Amino acid sequence: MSRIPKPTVRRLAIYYRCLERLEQQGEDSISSKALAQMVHIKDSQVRKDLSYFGSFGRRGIGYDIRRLLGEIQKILGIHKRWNVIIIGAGNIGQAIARFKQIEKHNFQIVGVFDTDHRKIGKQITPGLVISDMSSLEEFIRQNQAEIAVIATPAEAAQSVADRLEKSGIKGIICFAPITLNCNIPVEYVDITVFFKTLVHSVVSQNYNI
Amino acid sequence: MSRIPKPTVRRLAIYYRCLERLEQQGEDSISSKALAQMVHIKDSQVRKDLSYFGSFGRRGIGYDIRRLLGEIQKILGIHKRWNVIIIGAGNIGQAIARFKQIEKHNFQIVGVFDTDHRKIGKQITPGLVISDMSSLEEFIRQNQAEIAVIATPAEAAQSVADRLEKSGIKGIICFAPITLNCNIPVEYVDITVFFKTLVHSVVSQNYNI
DNA sequence: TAGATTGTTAATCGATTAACAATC
DNA sequence: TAGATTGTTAATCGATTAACAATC
Repeated sequence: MSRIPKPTVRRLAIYYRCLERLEQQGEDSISSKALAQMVHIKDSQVRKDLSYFGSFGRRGIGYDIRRLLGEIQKILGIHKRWNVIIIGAGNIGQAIARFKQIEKHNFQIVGVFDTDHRKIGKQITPGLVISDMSSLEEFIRQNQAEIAVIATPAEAAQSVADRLEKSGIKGIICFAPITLNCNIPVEYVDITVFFKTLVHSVVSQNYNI
Repeated sequence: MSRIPKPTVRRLAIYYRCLERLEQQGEDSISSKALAQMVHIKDSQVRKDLSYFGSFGRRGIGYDIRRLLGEIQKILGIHKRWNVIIIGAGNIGQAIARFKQIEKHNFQIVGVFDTDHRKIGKQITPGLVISDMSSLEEFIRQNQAEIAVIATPAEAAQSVADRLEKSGIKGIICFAPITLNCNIPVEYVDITVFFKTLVHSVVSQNYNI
């Protein structure tokens, strides 16, 4: 449908982060040039990114921070609350469940699931207890969960994804090291890939050129 | 120096992941077409990516999995052990410290640091105890740490990065939501950004088109 | 008015893909 | 030999950047 470059969407989330900080610091407007400097890109990139969605600035003046925060919220779809479930209560699943920043950004963790009976029933945070995977489908419907985090081992990930998709989950964040076959949007986060690409930059010293 | 597209490096790490699984399954060769299908890209992309570094396949046959694993190891720089320290023993810092996959991939967590005196001295895993930030520089030298993970709040991240760079750290994985000013390679991992780009795909349904 | 900064177009740059000769 | 598959070139596609008229 809309032809928005993926890098543009990612940068929008990063502008949002900067604008939040600026607002907190009491600023009320900023130029594309200043914003660009904060994230080490060109000012024309900032303006181009925003121009896909409208004209939010004032020539000669810059952008109103409050206004721009609101616009980016609407563009990204983070003006509303999203209910999130986590599949896999291992190391990563539990860390995400406890991660305060996520809730601060309008993503509410409503459930955590695992197959390990020693984990089921354990409280992760006040009001958040690990549930049995067998109750997954029912839980999704009853709690209107829309986003799921897959934090299972790779072997389990595809069958979990199938169940999620079938139950009406609309998007997946996948921490498992595998490419999923499914028809809803997926964001992949393989922590080990970041380590590997980092050391490639280190050994080839090409990060700056 | 070398002109390797960043996406190529990232994909190399992903091919590596597939090849590991295939090797484990007892396979010993694979074509670019089959590998491409596993990660939902074009086969010419796989061949192009590899061709930046050499000719590792056999026409008519495909790629030897063992051989290709070894070549990618050398390209990425993961054939050697890397010593890693973690700054910030909060939620994310501790999860990374406990994350087995990282050690499996030749990254050894040798130290974890925090400024909170209630945390210092606490054992995270057998042999890994939270240290005081004041011992950072000495520790880096004595343990030949080369890679650092910044898992502090955003406000602390820049000054931590400055100290790391000055102490000879060669690359940084930054979980703090901020763009750092520094002269060594940095990989940014902002978990909330993945959630935000995901919901943009969900609301705009443009993920597939 | 002069200076600053946007929004947008056109030019440039870089990455992906198709195509095919080489070769197993 | 026929079929499969690589390595590489050229064509295409998409994203970034420069430039500048519009306008605050």
